[in-house]
Amino acid sequence: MLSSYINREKVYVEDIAKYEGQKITLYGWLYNKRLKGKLAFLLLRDGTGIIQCVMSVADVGEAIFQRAEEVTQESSIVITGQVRADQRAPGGYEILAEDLQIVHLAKDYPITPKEHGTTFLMDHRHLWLRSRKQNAILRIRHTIIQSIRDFFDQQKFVLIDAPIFTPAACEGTTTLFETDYFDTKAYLTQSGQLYMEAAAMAFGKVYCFGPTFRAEKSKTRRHLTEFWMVEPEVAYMDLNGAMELAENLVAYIVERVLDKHQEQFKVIERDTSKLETIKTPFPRIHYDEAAKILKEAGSEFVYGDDFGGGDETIISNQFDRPVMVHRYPAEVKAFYMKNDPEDQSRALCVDMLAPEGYGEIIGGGQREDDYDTLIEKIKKHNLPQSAFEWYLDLRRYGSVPHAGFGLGIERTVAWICGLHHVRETIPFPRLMHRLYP
RNA sequence: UCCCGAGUAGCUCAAUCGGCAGAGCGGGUGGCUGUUAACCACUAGGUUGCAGGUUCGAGUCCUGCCUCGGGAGCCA
Repeated sequence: MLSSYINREKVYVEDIAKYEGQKITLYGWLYNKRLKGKLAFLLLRDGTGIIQCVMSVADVGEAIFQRAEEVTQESSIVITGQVRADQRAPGGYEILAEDLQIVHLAKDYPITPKEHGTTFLMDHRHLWLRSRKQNAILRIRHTIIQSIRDFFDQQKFVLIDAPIFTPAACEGTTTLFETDYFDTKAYLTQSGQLYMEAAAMAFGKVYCFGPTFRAEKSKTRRHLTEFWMVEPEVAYMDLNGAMELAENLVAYIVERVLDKHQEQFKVIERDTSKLETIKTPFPRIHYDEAAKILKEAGSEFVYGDDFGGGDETIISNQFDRPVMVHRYPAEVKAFYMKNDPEDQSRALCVDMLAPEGYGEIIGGGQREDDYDTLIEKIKKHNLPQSAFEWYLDLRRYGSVPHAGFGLGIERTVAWICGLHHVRETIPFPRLMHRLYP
């Protein structure tokens, strides 16, 4: 019975307005139902939307109506009927049902239309994905990823995939996941950056897009142990170029999402007026200016340190769009950052802080391109030079000024969707205390 | 790793001073032709996270452990 329709072109709920007055068949699941004697209201969900199907016993007869009485939440169903506009229907359209097929009867679906706690929902993440709100968030995530790819592709960047297994750390080793790689140790990547530098020397403008892993024992709303990052890297580009690229990227993402997802923003109750202001240019402030803002706000921030989560919120609250803080003290930044020739104590780096307290969404800067200086920095950071010989080759053979950055997808989604926690921005989050489902 | 907080029905939560373990949702049965997380009536459903201790009596107090949540540091 199923094989007769399983591969056929289907009508989806998101396109329902096009079929007004026509008889159609919808394939999906029962989201919820309300029975009222000889009248049944069935909410059918098909992944693209939810639509109310009205069934009257007088129209379909006792046998079919009995299926409506029996069908349970999240049972898979096929409904045939006429599309009509009706003010009383949520969404403005409904189906006047003529037939209902139950493909599979679900028994005791655990997630009810009432409220649930975080732990319970996270344990049922594989089912929670079916909910209206999670559907909206992950559709917005999809568009964010799509617009990132479009942004770079349109500017003729080449997508170069970075490896997941890496031989050594590019920053601290305490945050690496160690794996057994035959008779040696390998680590899950925490950044594709060093490989992108190699690729930039080969292709000019490149980016990678993939998962990264950090074994930080962090339990905050901004941390995942597995998260996705896009990392562009450009040869013959300096810090200013990186900042321009970063602000153009973020403004483009916001524009695309606002254009496409008004309906999803309504579902997740996101006030989009705070996104309408996100236009270039973004403010650029020196680390010293940021420090001054914190001092005036009475923060316990110590000059010379990196900013804490609360400090980032204080700084970002001064602006109605993301703010870029540049030239941090070189000491708090990674070995590959180039020092500012005008002030050797500063790194040519930039962090972009999202508005509304969402914190750092971008970190990047200009890379050290001088061979001798880089060697010194590797020594100063107590890193094994042997592991970086291939990286040093990039400074031996045609070194040029180059820059790039990394944008964290989940934090960007959390900010754009106005979510409290990054765990809802990825289909199956990996957290310090969660590896299931 | 450190600092807080919470574990009671399938789920969300109550239970006053230490004194009969309860409600809503979900499940079951019946009713209802315009419901909007439908509603109404009835009904089943419990090793109060685990192990000890105090007490006439512990969901409640004490000790240890486990799990989860919030935050810090670190980061995207």
